Amino acid sequence: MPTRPGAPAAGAYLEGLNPEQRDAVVSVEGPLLVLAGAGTGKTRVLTCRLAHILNNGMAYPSQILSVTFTNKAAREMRHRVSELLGQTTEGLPWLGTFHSIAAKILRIHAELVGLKSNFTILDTDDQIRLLKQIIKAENIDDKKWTARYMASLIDAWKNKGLTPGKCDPSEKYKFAEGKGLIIYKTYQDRLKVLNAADFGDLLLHNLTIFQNNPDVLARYHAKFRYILVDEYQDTNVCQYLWLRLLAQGSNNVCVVGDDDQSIYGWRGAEVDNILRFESDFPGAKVIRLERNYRSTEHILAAASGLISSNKDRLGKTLWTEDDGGHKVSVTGVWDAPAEARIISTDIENWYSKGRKYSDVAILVRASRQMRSFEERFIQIGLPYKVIGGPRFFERQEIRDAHAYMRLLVNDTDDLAFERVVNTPKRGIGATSIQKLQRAARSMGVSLETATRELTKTDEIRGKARSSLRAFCLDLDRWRAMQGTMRHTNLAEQILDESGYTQMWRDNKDAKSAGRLENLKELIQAMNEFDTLPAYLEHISLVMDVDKSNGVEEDQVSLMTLHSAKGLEFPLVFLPGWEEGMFPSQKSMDESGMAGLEEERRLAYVGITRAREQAKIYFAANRQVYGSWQSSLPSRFIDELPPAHVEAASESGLHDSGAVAERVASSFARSFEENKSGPVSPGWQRFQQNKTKSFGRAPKDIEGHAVRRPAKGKSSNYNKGDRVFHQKFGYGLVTETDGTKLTVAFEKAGEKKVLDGFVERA
DNA sequence: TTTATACTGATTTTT
DNA sequence: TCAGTATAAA
Repeated sequence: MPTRPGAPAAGAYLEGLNPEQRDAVVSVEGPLLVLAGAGTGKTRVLTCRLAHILNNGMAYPSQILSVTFTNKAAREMRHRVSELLGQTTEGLPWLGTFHSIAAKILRIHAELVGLKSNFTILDTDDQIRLLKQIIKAENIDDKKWTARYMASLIDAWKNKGLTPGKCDPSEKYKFAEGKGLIIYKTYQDRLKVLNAADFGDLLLHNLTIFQNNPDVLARYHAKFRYILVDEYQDTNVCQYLWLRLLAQGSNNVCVVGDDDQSIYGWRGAEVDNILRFESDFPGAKVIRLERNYRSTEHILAAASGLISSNKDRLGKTLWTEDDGGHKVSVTGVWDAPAEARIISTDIENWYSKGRKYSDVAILVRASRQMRSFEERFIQIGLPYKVIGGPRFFERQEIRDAHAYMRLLVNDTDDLAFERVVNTPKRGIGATSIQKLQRAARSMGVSLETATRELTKTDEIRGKARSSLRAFCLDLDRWRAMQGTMRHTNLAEQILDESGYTQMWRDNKDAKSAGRLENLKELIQAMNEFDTLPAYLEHISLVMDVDKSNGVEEDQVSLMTLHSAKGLEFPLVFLPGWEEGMFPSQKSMDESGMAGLEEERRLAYVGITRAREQAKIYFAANRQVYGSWQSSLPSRFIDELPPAHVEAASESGLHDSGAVAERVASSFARSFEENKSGPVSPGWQRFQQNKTKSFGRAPKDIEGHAVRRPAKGKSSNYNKGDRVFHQKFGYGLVTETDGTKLTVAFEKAGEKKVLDGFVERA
């Protein structure tokens, strides 16, 4: 039995765990489902469990399979386990993301699915390029059946664990003029020829290998004594099948997750996997972690109340010893700029009380909502950072640079060849490329080889021919230099000699300087690897870059609700809670009730990010794709338990109606604000705060109810009343529903508005 | 082959 | 609104 020198006394990591957590840590034999609600110490349990197994010598590090979804989670787990055990987790070779572990297994058995062990992993960009070619070749209307759409179809098939041979043949009539399956098949064939796999293939090929080769599967059965899975509610069918096959060995499979936080259905996650766990793994033990260590009672109660509207749940009751605290607040505002103004003022308040900007997060449903916040923050100089969004390795210049390196390492990487052969512009156009492709196909060789052959003939003439020749000579030269110099230097040289850096230097676009910076950063990143191939393998699976280099800056975080999962902040702002926006109309149109429930889980995730305070906002008007739309408060607001919610205006506090109605009165202040001059109150306030010492800021500086609006209650308007609206002008009331009016505006057409926003005309 | 202009159509995101 | 792409002209 392996005992680690320097490890803490056996069981020390069990200290400070509550009974359920401890149970989850020590119940290592047999299938176990740990239902871990938000903030119940899920990661702690996972890492302690790992430590427990290792420390008691129940398995060697190499006998434990632990899977996560993101590299971040994997890193975190590795880090925390090594902290628990003291310095000794160089091992744990099978701790990683689904994809990285699947890739590792696939490299060992690649030939069983017709690949070589050095296959390349395609990113989405390559995938789309490849599909474009195939769609064009099949003569399908590429406007109706875009490469992007076909890619999502193929992805969906792969997520379900379906190879082309296993797809329901009747489905093929639905897609791409009956050629959907043909495209999938052709695409897979092309990948095989290219010796490449896309992300979906990594898992799917594993599945094929395990299913067709019982001896291989048996090896892994013998190998993995314990299996741990994080975020089980996010697994798709393919991942589920993969896990089930592997778990047949030891049967010691522990999955941790929270059905209430399943928010990735749109990319193939099946909540059903977690709902069905007990029947899938007979004899499974279920442990609920319900004690929450994060949020106050009000926040927890509000979130629990909301999520209880969902039907398909395993059900948990979160509780906390941290009673009281602030109620969840709901505020109505005029429009997005007002929302940003009010929230930024609130953040300044927070800061002026001696709290930090980094305590604060703003969580939006869609990234386009971030705009008004960014504009506002820049205007008043409030420090913020956007989390998520376009990633470093997905930027054009980085992908181009990678393509050069990929081609260098592997002369059969046709996709890389296509990408860089005319980048920068070398006068090699679509027609030349087409000739090359035809030749390559007929000769059964790579594009580069075909190019070398074809430039010997008169098939391609003039500038294209000389450029292609020069390009091949460049490649030869660079390849010869490999091994004589460090790969980072070589990369720099390639980027220079190819004219790639010059291309951006000549480009006058404002972003060009940043691109050159990024290329420098890329060289930095490469420096952490010893060889070019090692670097390339790493980045194909790890698309994120650990940005935690340097000092922690005090900044407000701005991100989508999706990227907030797993994080927590003392103060959380949740703007944009309007019907259509959140819950998203598109989600409901596409997936109906299931879509709505997922949106509700998203709301649940949002609220439970907050430790001390959660503040919800809804705007009465929102600009959608350029035109103004009136909007109604989200149904989620009405679903919040009133006892734990306060309307953020004095006048509405003691009303007994629905939350949305109680908030109606707070419209007034944003209404007034909307008319205030170019120098906003928030700005003035910011100036004051910068110079003065921070006292309690007068509450009405934000333009608090100078004038009282038409009050909440039931509607004061009747059918046929003529009304005036700030944005839509004059109109006639055609219907009333409580405080919601349907008004036929003379210019803007029929709209639904809350009566607080109109006045009698 | 490259560049300028018209058009379209639009969540959420990891690997 | 606005970005990303398809088409036309140079």
